[in-house]
Amino acid sequence: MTKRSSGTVTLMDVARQAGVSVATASRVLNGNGARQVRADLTDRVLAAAAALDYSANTPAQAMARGRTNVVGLLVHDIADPFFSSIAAGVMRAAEQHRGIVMMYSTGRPEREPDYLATLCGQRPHAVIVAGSRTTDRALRDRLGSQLRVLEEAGARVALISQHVLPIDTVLMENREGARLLARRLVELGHRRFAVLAGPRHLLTARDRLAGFRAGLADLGVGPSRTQVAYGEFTRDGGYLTMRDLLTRDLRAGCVFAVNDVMAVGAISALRDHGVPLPGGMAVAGFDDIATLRDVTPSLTTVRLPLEEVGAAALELVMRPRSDRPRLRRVRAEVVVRDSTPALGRDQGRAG
Amino acid sequence: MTKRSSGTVTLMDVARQAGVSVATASRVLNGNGARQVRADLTDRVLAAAAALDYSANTPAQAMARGRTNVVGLLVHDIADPFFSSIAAGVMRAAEQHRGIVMMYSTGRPEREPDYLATLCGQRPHAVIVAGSRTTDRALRDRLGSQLRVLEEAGARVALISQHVLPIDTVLMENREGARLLARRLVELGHRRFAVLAGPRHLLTARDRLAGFRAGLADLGVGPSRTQVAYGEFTRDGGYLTMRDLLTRDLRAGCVFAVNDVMAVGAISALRDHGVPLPGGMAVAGFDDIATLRDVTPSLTTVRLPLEEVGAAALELVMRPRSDRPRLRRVRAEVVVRDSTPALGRDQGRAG
DNA sequence: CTGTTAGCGCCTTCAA
DNA sequence: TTGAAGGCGCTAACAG
Repeated sequence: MTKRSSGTVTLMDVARQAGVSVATASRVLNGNGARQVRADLTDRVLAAAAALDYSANTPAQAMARGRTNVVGLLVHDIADPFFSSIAAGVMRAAEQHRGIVMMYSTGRPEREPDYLATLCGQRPHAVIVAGSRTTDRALRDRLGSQLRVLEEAGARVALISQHVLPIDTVLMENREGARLLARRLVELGHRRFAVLAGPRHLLTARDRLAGFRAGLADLGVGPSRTQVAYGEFTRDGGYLTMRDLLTRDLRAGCVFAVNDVMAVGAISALRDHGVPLPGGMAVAGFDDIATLRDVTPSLTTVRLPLEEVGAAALELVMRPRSDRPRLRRVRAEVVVRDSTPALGRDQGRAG
Repeated sequence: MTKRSSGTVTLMDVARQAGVSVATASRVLNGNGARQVRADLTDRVLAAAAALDYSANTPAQAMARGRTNVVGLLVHDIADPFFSSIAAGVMRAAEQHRGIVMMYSTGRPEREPDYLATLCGQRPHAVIVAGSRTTDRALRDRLGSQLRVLEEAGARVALISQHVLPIDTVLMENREGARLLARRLVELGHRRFAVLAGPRHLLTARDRLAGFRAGLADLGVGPSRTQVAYGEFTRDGGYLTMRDLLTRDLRAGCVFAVNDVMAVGAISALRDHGVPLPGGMAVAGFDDIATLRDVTPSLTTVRLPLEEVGAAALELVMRPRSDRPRLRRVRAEVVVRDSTPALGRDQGRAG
């Protein structure tokens, strides 16, 4: 146990202590399966490495090999359970591929290209962008060109959510899920709806709104009976939008919030306004956030398998690149719970 | 704009295009403020770098400098809002220091040393461990020695939660917070308690239990009147433990779950068992998870400023190392809400 | 099967 | 102020 008293243990130290060359030590410790090393030398190297607490310098490996095993992950906000679930999925899958995840919580979409530039310097094996897509074309173009730079530098790239760029994408069925939800709600007897639609520019929110409208139209519920109110994509956004609606001209018997946290905010607003739940107003959300499965009344929503989404994105970037963008759809599934009770015929409230 | 058609742009490419040496280019792009470069050369280098989409190869920089600006972060489970909030705080603070966060979601505490070994290879600037500490001494020792290896390799190290190793630590006031909570509950008129105590081996859970007992003792509520039931530290753990208690011999009028997600599970179990809330049973939690602020009845709990905790840990590792371990306490604050109504004198239920 | 050696891209003395 | 050159730790030819 001839530990160097300080500083870093290098491969050369291990080789010396084992009485072999650095090449042999390298082959034993980090070699690709192809090269064989005699058993006794292998043992000596392993023993030396253990005794010295050797750990390979990954920056050096990265330089020699030209690439790291880092997977960069951009999320909009890691404190948001939607994104932390996706991140968990990415990490779980990355582990099986011996990849490590470097995560950035970007906060604002307009900062994403900057983070990508930083990430580019890491020479990552791959990059996954799970931020929010918006209608801002200029921003989308900047994002696209930054992603192209990354691809040219040899990184694999994947997007999560909308397929708005010619890049591998994990597509969430926002539209289809909302459509199915709308139909279920109509089947339950609801006729007059209010949609807490989130921000106008957010594609995810828009898709869910559009899908919901389509579902209503499917069953002949005209758009004139549906109110739409925009607001933040957050709990407080749901609360405030709902409150505004309540103090103005709410004519609905069923509220669809385009995500669960907004729905929870809306429920609080309804309660604060004295509306009994679930009887006084039906409420539905989207995402099926695990942490929110115990709210009362239990929330009707559209389940998105978020961990699977993250894992799917990682599998995408681990597969060899293909000539044209691949799409991986993940199914959305309606989950009816207590917050949207069935109505007898023609009980649709008129507010 | 003489872009190379493929491969990676290096500093040499930039230097050539700008008509300067690599040294000059380096000084312009990544130089330490000391070195001055003539204005016109500076401009040419900058222009070339922009034209070529140059981004410094950080592994190479790391090798030349001997260290990266990576901050490694170990959390127990990133999908858990407790840890994702901490992670958000770390990242927010890291950004201000131009550090980047490499995160690992470890799952099981016994895997933490392995992750640390991997991290060690990254030659990180610092490492923050926010996993769960347990009573397992062997494991703690392994963790400690792995952290020492990291320190010897030049990394700064900090722990979040208990101060069980001679290392910089952000200390959460688990014990004190639970103690204050117990006193408040007694002041509200509660006398008979059940504690959903989480796993026996988890220090955080133990501290909260111990603090709670101490608080009761402070006000003369003897331990004989307090039931303790152990279980998982999760929502389902709370549900199952509560259910067991209900079907066996619950003698309490107030349940303290040692974290919020368990409390939410307990609330569901109570509801499923037909206990009216908040009247039929008081429930309190710990953490004040933001996502759970809208459960009904709104949950009495102990607020821990989790993002601040993360940020504090990062500040700790960014400060120059000191000769002896530093402690940074974060305050816990009791938040009384609807789930623990005040009782008139002697209304304590006997179950 | 093992050892020798030339880079990987960058930073940083050291000279000029 | 600028340029030339060594070296960071490792991998991957290439010899032996």
